[in-house]
Amino acid sequence: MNGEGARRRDVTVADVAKAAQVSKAQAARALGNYGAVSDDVRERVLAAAEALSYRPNELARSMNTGKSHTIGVVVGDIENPHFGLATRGITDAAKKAGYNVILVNTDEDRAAEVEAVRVLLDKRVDGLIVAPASSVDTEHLRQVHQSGRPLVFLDRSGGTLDVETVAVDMAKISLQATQYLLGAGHRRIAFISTLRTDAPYRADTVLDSSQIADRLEGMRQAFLADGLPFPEDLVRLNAGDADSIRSITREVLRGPEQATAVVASDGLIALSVVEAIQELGLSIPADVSFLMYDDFPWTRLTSPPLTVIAQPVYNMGAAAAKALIRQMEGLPRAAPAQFTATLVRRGSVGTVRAAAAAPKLGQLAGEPA
Amino acid sequence: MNGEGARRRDVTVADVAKAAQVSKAQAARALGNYGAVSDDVRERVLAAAEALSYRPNELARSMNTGKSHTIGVVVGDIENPHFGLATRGITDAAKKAGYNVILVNTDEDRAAEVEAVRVLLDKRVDGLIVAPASSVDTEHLRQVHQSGRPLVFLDRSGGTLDVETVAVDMAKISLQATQYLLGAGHRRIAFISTLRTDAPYRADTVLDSSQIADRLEGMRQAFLADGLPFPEDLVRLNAGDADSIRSITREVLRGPEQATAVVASDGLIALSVVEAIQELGLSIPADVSFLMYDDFPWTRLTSPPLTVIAQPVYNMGAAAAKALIRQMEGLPRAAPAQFTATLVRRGSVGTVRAAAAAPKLGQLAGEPA
DNA sequence: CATCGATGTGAGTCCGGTCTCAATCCTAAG
DNA sequence: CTTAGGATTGAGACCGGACTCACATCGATG
Repeated sequence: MNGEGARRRDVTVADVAKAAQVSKAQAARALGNYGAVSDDVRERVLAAAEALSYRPNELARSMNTGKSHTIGVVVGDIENPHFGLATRGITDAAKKAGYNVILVNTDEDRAAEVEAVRVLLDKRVDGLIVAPASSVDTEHLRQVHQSGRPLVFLDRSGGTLDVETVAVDMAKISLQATQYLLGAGHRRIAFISTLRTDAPYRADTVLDSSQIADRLEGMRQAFLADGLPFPEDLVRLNAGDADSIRSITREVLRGPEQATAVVASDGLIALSVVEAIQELGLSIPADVSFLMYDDFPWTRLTSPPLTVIAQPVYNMGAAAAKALIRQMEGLPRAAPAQFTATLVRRGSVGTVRAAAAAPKLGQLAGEPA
Repeated sequence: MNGEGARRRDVTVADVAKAAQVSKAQAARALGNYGAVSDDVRERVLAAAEALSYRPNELARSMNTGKSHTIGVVVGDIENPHFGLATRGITDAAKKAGYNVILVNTDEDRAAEVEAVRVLLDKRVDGLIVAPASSVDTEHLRQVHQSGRPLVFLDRSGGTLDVETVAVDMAKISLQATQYLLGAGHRRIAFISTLRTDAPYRADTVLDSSQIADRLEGMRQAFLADGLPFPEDLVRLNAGDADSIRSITREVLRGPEQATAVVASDGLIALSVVEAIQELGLSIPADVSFLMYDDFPWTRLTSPPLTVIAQPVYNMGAAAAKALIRQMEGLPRAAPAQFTATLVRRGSVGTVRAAAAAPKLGQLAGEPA
């Protein structure tokens, strides 16, 4: 066939037009499928395009349509299965509607998020889905919103911003989960999260993350409803890497006032917490009860299988994309689908009585029966 | 301040130029940081840009520079932690070099991959990283390569295509792992993969995936080296969803000729295999030995912890991105860094029960009994 | 047979930048 | 006091499509 000397620049409408012996305008119309084109011309143009293996330059097309058919997704860390699943939901819904996804990780760093948003805006994405690193410091997102670019929040709210948000009712599920633990006799319940704060947690601490704040609020309410004091000292934020998480776990499980149950804020933390518990020679749930957020397949494989709070992550990602696309197409905001998390009771939560029977670390259960 | 009537179109160089009282060309030079510009002009332009909060339109910029500073990544499924990690490596390296990533999932479907590549090319990505669904049917990738667009393969080779590939030496690690199993007395070793094939596996089957083909080749060599027959009947491909994997697992573990060890081709399969083993009431490694590809954090949490083949997935992703960027910048191909997988011996591989009586094979499995 | 609305069609502008080219300034050398 | 040569500068082309507008064409209507 032809020699494929191919290094040269791409084939353009002009080339196709010339080959089909029509004007550039007509070729563009036939190719772009708009305007009026006679069958004869359309045929010739399409044939010529085929022959030259013409491919439209989406960049050029985007330039004057103003639509890039691309949405930007800003998440904390795609390596985290939670975001992996959510992203899958997003990309699936996006693809179905003819959109592509540019993905950016922020490592939950606000500066990185600001930069990410700016770059995506410069690339003229049609809309943004953001899992905000902070629900408090959201000036950059406010600007996006005000500029009129469609924006949807995932997982966490944007504080006072009136932006469509796809997330589960964390306070509610946290309340339920805590009631479950309280019902099993637990009073000393630890909560471990990587959320960064300036100072140790206190009741009046304003948290950056609406998600964590809501969870703590749910816990607090559960204790309050039962007229019990909320063990603030067992709320441990700033858990960083695996080592840090392990040492925090050891801390809350030691001493006369130790925790009888531990709640891990996400799957990554859960891994280190469980490891630390095993290292201490404690057994779940006999010595310590364990509960974690997010239901990953592997939580069924441990012995005992872990009790978790399952969130419809994939569906939430898909919903976020759909909501965004609706906005981009100028449709009215649909009624916000409220996603609900569910408590999946497997084997990692036991009654406190069982723990009292285990004399492992001295006063393991300093609980007056 | 100013009324922010803001719905209107974006601020352009022309606007900035007017505000700074210079020509569009000069404003562009000052903003784009190229050509010669006097200090005076630069200052005024920059000030004006700041005042108008000008942001360059990357689309327009890409149009005539020909570079979009975007790379396309085509993977099977971002939901799979393997790709999640690899993608993180890619995005990190890309970001460091000033590139963004457009992500597309293919579900290992060739048609989807063809479409993905075409869309990405239309969007004028500067380069592509692809984990090819098939190592055989690669015409679409050959075209990309021939058109001169930088291309790098991840995980799997592209068959006969001379494209830079970042992957571990699967045949080698598979050989080692198999030797390890053989050393523990296993002769009936099952291999389960989701790879789709037209017919059941036979020795001369041509597999779509170089990765799986290499693993099987490694196994075969290990058996051959010991003068043992390779149990082809235990090679089970086409494992689809979780149910299918479980039933396949049951099959290979039943009957007089059942397997004494099972190798899971990836983390997703591993989950279902282990579940099936547990459901059968068999224990690992006493009744069945288990080995899986990819080392995920949770593999340490099961009882016993799982013996795995660890791959430097993150680094491979980063390396793929770096190699691609090198190509895009016209630099010569660097010496291909060969990544090596390692066998992490934890507790899921034990000696074959029948052979367990033989003292000399007693300690082969390592510390966990 | 003249008229009108519905196509078809080509020339040319525009999107928002980059980049070429010729003209203009300046400054130091001759 | 000229003048050569580098630094600045502005006009305008250009990237590759989409889209406006004026100008045919054509069958149907009256």
